Amino acid sequence: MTRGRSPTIKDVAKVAGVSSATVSYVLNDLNKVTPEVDALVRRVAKELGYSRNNAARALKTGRNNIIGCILPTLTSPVFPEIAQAVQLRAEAHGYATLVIDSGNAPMREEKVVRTLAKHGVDGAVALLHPKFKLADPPIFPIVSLDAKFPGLDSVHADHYAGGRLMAEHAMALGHRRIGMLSGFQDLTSSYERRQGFVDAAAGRVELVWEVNVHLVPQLPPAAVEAIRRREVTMIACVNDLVAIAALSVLKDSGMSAPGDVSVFGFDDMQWASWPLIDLTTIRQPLAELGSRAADLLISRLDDRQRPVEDLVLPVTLVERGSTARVG
Amino acid sequence: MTRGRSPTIKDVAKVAGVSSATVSYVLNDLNKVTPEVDALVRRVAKELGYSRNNAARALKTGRNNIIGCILPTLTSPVFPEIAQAVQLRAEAHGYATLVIDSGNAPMREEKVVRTLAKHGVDGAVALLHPKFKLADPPIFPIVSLDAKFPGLDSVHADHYAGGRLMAEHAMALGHRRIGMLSGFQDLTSSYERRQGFVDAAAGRVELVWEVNVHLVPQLPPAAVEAIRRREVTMIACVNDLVAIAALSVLKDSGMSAPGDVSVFGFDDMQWASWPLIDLTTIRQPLAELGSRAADLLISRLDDRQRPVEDLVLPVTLVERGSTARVG
DNA sequence: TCAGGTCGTTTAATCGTGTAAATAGATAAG
DNA sequence: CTTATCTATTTACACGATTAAACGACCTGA
Repeated sequence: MTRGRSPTIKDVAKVAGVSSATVSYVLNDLNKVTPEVDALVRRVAKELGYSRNNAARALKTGRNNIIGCILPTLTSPVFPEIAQAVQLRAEAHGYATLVIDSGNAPMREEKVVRTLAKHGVDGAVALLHPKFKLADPPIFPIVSLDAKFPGLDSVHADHYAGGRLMAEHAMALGHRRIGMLSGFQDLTSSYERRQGFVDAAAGRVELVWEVNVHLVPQLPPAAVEAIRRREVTMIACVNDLVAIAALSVLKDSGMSAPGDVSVFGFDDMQWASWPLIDLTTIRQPLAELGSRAADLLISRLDDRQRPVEDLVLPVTLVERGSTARVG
Repeated sequence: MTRGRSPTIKDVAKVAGVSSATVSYVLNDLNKVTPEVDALVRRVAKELGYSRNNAARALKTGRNNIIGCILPTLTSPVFPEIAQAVQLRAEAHGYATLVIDSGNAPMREEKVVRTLAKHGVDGAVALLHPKFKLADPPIFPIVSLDAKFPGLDSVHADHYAGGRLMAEHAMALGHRRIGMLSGFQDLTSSYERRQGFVDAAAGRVELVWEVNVHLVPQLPPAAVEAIRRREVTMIACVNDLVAIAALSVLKDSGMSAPGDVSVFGFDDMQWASWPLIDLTTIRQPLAELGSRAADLLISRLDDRQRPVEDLVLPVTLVERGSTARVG
């Protein structure tokens, strides 16, 4: 057992009786060496338990084989699902993933990017606020999650189509009077979801009330009051978290879904399927979102000149117990 | 604007008219230089937008300023809360955090450790299965989360006391016939929770039935049947996720909590407080768990000889709507 | 005045890889 | 047999930082 530090490329070279360059060539799969030498070097490397020093490699090549994954928060059910997928795919490509939350603040996003840069990530997958100003020149390539972003590769669900799906399903169930808990419209995905809904519903359903809410499971007083007025047969929510908040308010007010009012979510996060919640929703393929973003980022790292790509993934309706045919 | 690569320590040195060593001394806060030179160097560094190349530093010093955070999964409400705290604290110490999930399998845990080693983490915070075999000699320092682990620093809640609290509260509410959804006993925390409960309840409540379950929100048939037999006034669960599964079964079976039976969780994960769930539970300080673990790890990185430390954090009872005085 | 001590700064070696360029050895061509 | 052409391998330097050791300037006390 080699006491002290772990073996270096030179140790391997010495034991194998070749030069360190040869070892490097072998271990990087540039096939520049005889099969015998190749086999020998690999055997010795394995025997010594050699493992490449990433810092040295990074120093020499300028690539760290680490990517970042910037999300607004981890304490929400949707984002970890994405993070997990990013990580898994990155690992398959030999990259580690630095998951980091931006705390939802656009100012912090810029700080987070700098932090990641300091730690030498090669690029990042990020869910960015549209107001985010990307540095010029960009510090590292970024793939935008959840929304298009000018100048960046992006991967996102078809929010607009999702909004339409919602409206169509609502109408199919006979709902004509609908209340809406929409997200603040500066967030692209919130905007598109609403727009899809409104376009599809135009002239055929009445939007009785609408309240903009933050994407957290607590509702502002205005929303609570609106729900309690009992003027609508369905509440369409910008996402599942908000839908759950709506369900909570219903329960507190002695009402229930879908008996008194139907509730419609968006995302299909894991918990939406729990019997206690049992939420009808629009499913976006969270895991695929993450893995495709990772793919896109890595392909970008390999070719900086490739034209910007925008990947739109389809959404589907998931019908559960929180919605019902009207009256 | 310096076209091309980003400025190095030498660029700063040249512009400031000093040697690169001086710049290094300044930027590392070893106070070896005159105040004037110090100020000058800092100014120049800022002007050039200099940022230290972490790879080079890591190569020279053998420290990467990255720690790992190994958790069974991110798609569970408890773990991201811990991860977030670890990350925050690590960042305060100048470390980045590589969050990585081990997928709950002890075999994968060892692979994950190797992966982290490859990416050069200096140490890790990890929630390990007791069967995990740590390499000898250890590749890097690890702080064990959630349970003591022989030879490692550890931080965990006082599961045993939590179990006792549960039992005492149950008895205070008059419950005498209790069913238990306990975790598999090879997991230390599951074992201790159960043991605390059993010890405190000994002779005073009847454990009518008990089923070992995995820590996920789906129950095995045996558990479902047990619940449906309606033989108990309270179901004590190994954690909140399982408690929610129990609530689901109740709902599916036309029963409800606390009307037909009280349900008791453990963890106080974020969602336990949602009105829809409203779970009485034992709270473990998740965020503190994470930040203390990060502290412990970093102190270990600074002093490898320090004796192993075992930090036990107190738990508290959180009474909500899923439990009631027995009819 | 000079030996010795302090202090601030520089010189130079080093960390472990990657890789362009040099080299040696073998083969082929003329 | 000489020369050119490959090919497998090695030599040697660079990447950007840290840091021990060398250095020079200044001060101090005898």
